[in-house]
Amino acid sequence: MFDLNPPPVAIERLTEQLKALANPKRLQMIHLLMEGVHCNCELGEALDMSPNLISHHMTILRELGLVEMERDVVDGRWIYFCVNEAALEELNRVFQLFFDPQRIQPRRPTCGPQGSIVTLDKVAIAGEVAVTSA
Amino acid sequence: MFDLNPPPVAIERLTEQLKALANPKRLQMIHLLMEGVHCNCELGEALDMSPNLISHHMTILRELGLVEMERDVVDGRWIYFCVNEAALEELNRVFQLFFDPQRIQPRRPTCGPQGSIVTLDKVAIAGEVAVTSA
DNA sequence: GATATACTTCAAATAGTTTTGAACTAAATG
DNA sequence: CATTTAGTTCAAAACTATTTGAAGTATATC
Repeated sequence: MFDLNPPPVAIERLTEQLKALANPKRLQMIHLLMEGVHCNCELGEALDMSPNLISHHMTILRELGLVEMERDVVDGRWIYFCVNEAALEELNRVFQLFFDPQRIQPRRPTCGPQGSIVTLDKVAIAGEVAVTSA
Repeated sequence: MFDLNPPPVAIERLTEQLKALANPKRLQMIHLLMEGVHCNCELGEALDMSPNLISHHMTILRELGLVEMERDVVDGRWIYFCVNEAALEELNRVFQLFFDPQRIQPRRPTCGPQGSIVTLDKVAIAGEVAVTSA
């Protein structure tokens, strides 16, 4: 059997997005950035992580497009991270499209007793089963 | 620095949910189940995977509460999988709570030149502290 | 221009996930 | 009751992600 209705979003892309989010440290980082701009050292202090680890996780979130970074204009050693609002909105849209509870359809399997309904004198197709054995 | 506003959802729980979803095979399975009940063998045929692998991924989704299974009443060898609509709704609610773009706040870092604003004669941005040097 | 600061990149070690193949269980059928 | 069918569980192999520690870059300060 193959799938008649294709998924409403690209599965591979959604997988990459979910993978990038599926980490407690990165979720905490996102939470902090949603409360406003943070630099590497602030994140490190808040989450008790070394600066290279912050860098690593920020790279993953930046590759996703969800986080952006910017050098300080006055002192270029400092780098500030913030969430990209448009990317966050896109993430919500894609997630809701795929996981929309309204997509749930009634269906009867095409194999097993449910699929090959024979040798039973009563059968109902619509949504539910009605079986009265001989 | 510590975090004043706690996250609107439990980070550890959300991580577990996202981890369970962050896999292309499982997303395809969820998609198929949203189109209606499937048995192990249908999923295996549709996704070109061996039955033990289907079992494994279904266990992960069932532990999440997102998928439920049920034995055939007529022939107990057959097992049907379907998505739990309430769990899907809960998932959407939690996701939207955490990733809500409206949570994004304006904020100035507490360290770096942005944090200790001195030597600049113009300051003050929406909702933030203005510090003018001596 | 040497040194310090803020952050990044790299390589290796550790930890976790996914796949594979075989053994197992539960239920039906002859 | 032996065999077949549908699916699960287990253990090891293959793969991927995370953390660690050291080295490297870019920028600023002395």
